[in-house]
Amino acid sequence: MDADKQLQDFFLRGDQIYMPHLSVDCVIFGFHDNHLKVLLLKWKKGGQWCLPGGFVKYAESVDDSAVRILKERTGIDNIFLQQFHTFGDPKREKGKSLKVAEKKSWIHKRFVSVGYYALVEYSKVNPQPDIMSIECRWWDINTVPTLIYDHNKMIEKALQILRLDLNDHPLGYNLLPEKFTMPELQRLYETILDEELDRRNFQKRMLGLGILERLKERKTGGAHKAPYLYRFDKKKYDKAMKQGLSGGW
Amino acid sequence: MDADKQLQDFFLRGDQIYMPHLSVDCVIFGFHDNHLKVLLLKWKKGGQWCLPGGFVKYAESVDDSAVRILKERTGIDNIFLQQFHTFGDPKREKGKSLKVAEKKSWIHKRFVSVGYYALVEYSKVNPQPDIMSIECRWWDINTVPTLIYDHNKMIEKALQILRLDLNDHPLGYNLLPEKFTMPELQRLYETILDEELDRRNFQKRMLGLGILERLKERKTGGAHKAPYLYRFDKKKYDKAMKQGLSGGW
DNA sequence: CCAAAAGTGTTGCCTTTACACCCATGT
DNA sequence: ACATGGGTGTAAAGGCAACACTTTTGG
Repeated sequence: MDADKQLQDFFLRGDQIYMPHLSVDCVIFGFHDNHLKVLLLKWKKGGQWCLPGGFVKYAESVDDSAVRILKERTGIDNIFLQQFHTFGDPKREKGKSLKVAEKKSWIHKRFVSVGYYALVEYSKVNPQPDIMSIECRWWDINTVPTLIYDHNKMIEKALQILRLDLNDHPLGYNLLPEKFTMPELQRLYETILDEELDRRNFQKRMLGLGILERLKERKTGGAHKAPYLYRFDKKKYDKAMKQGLSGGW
Repeated sequence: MDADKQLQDFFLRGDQIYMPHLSVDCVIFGFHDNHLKVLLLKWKKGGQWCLPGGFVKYAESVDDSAVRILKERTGIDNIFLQQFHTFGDPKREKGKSLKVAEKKSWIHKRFVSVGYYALVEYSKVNPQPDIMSIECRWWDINTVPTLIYDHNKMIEKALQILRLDLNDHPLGYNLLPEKFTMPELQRLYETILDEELDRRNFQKRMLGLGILERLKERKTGGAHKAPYLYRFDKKKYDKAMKQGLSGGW
C-alpha cells in the first residue's frame, strides 16, 4: 500500500482502530549544543508545524499509546514520559472549520488531547515523520514557529511543568549521554530554567543528591582544564525520582 | 418523565449528547469537624460507592463539564477546581464485563476519565445524588469504602497532588468559612498533610504570606481563651495562588 | 605566560525549627 | 484555682547564596 492509499485508509477507517475524539500529543525535549530542543512535524497539507501526536487504540492504555508514538517518531524505547495535562477546550483546534467537521471523517471531529512530555537523548533520536507529515526535526525551544491548534500552549505548559518537576526530581539521566561533565549538566539545568546558576553551589547540590558517580576519566579534547566525567547511579537515581527530593513541609 | 424513563433514555440516547469513551470524575474535598471529607455517591445498581462523575457534552469543554458536575452534586457555583490526572488504562473499569461492553449501550464501553479535585466549603454543600445513584453523602477520607473501578486510586492520587499543591499555593479559601481562626486553619493543614505542625511556626508562616487579615472580633463560645478571627484578603490570595509561593530555584 | 575554564572551601545570611512564658476562659 | 488552649518572642541550627583562590590547558 503506498502512502496515499495508506492515508486515505487512515481517514476512512481509522475509527475502527482508534477511539474517537481522543488524541495524545507529545512534547519531546532534547538537549544539544547547549540548547533545549523540541521535536516537531511538518504537515503535508498546508506545511504547518505541529507536535508529534497520535491516537489511542481501543484496547491500549493512553500511556502506552504515548510510548508507541514516541517510539515511532524517535526510534527509541524506554523513554522518560510524563503525562502533564489534558486539553479539553472544544475550540482548541482553531484551524478546523465546522463545516469540515460535520462532513468528513472521524479525524475532523473534535479531539480532547492528553499531553505528555518526554525527555530524550538528542543524539540517539532518529526523527521519523508520520503518515500525515513530510518532515520531522528538532527546533530550538526559543525559535519554535507558530504551530497548529493549541500546540504552542502545550509546549508552554509542558515547559512550565518540567521546570516545577525539576525542583524536586533529579533530571538529566534521559537528556544527557551516559557520561557527562558537571558543566554540561549545569548547562542543561540553566537551559531548562532559563537562568544562570552558580558553578560551585550547583556542583555541591548535585553531588549532595548522592546520585552521581565520578569517574576517573576526564573529558579531554576541549581547551582549558579537563573536567571530570560523571555518570548517574541508576539505582539511586530511580529511588530519588520516585520519592521526590524535598518532601515539602 | 419519571426517573426510570430518564435513566433508560440516558442509556439509549446519551451518546447523542455526550462524547463517547470520555468521562470526568471529581474528588470533592470538604473539611468538617477536624476531618477531611470526600463526597461519594451510592449506585442504584449494586449499592457500591463511587466518585461523582459525568460526561462531556459535544460542544462543552472538559473543564466546563467538571464545573457542571460539581454544580449538580453540590449546588455550588464557583468552586475551586483543579485537573490533576487523566486515567487511561483500558482495564481501569475492572467491574465491567467484556460481554456487556460488546452488547450494550455506549455507557458500557471503555472510558478514559479526566480527574479533577475540588475544594468546597462543607456547610454550603447540599449533596444531590445523580441519575444513577440513590445517595450522595460525605465520607471521612480515612474510612472511604472500596469504590468501583479505580476510584480509590483516584482519591489517592488527588490527595497526593493536593499535598504537593499545598507546598506552593495558599489554600483554605475554598475549604473554610469566610471567617475562621488560626487554629482552625492549622487543623485543616494538619488534616490534609496528616502531620502535626507547630502552632507558633505555623502562625508565623501563614501571616508571613501576607494574605490574611486579622479581624477585631474573636471567636466566642468555646472554652478557654478566645482566638482571633481571620479572613483571607482575596486579592492578595488570588495573586499568591497564581504566582505560587516559593518559585523554586 | 596568559586567558579561560574547572576544582575546591569558607563565610555570612536567612529561613526554619525548637522551645518557654504569659494570658484568657470555663469548670 | 486550675486545666486547657491561645498569643507572642527568642535562640540555635541548618541550608543556601555569595564569594576567592588555585590548578590545568591550549594558544
